Amino acid sequence: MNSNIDISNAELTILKVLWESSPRLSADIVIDVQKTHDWHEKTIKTLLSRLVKKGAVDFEKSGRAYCYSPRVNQQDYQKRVSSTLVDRLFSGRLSGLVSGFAQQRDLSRDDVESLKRIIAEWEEQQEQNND
Amino acid sequence: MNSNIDISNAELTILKVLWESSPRLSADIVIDVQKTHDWHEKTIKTLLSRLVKKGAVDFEKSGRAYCYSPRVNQQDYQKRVSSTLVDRLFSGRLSGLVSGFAQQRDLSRDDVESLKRIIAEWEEQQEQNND
DNA sequence: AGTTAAAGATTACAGATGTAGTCAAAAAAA
DNA sequence: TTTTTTTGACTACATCTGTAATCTTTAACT
Repeated sequence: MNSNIDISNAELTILKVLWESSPRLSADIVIDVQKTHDWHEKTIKTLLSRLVKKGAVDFEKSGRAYCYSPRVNQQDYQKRVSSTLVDRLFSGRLSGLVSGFAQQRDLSRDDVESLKRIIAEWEEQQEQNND
Repeated sequence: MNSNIDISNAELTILKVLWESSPRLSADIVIDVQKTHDWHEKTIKTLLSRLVKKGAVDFEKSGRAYCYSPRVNQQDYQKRVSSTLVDRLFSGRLSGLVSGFAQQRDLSRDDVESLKRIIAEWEEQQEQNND
């Protein structure tokens, strides 16, 4: 039921600005993308078109211009892509990925605090389901 | 200093069997890959050649045949790819990825136990560095 | 020694991707 | 109203990828 759309790297950049705020006119999107990427306006428009063709982005007319919105949900997309990565690179074990970070001393105290909170919440949830 | 080689999906499949055991002759690799993928022998050989050309795999002659070995380290590769993903999708916050799993109730008890152990080890390490 | 079979090298080819340029229509400006 | 600009549509093109087929060399078999 999830939308299994393949989104390329460049396309993802566009989608990300749409996730931040939408709907938006392409001119606006172009400006926003160009804050971080030195891409030609035409390039950005092409990427928008491809996203529309793939069904990842939607638009409605607003005068001569189009007003674009993401059609794929950010959380769903994140989860799908990260699950795929964990499956392919770590045989499905999330801890494999995390321990990679830990071993390279690439875990910050903030990360650890967040992880602890996530675990605590998970355990609460478990108890509730177990009553 | 890490080898920033781009490895495609199909190529990764080949690399994975080399990480399991190497060096190996291509005939052997073909058999192993075909246990999980219905790929033509020629396809697998092509992927091997591309990996060699990219510098991700190395070989030495063994009679008429070549004996292949991975040239990229598995841990390094895993870390590089997962860091890239965390950066692109979660603004660099690993906890963003993990909480995605937690929210979809996709964290197993094993995962949680592993995460706790990773955290405990990380904290021990911290103390040692802080003494 | 001649023939066959197997290995790597080279070639093929369509679809995806990065990165625009050109065209046509319509809106805005002069 | 004529001209210019802006927008989306369509076209372009090299490289990467998936997926082999063909060519060439050399080892192995007869």
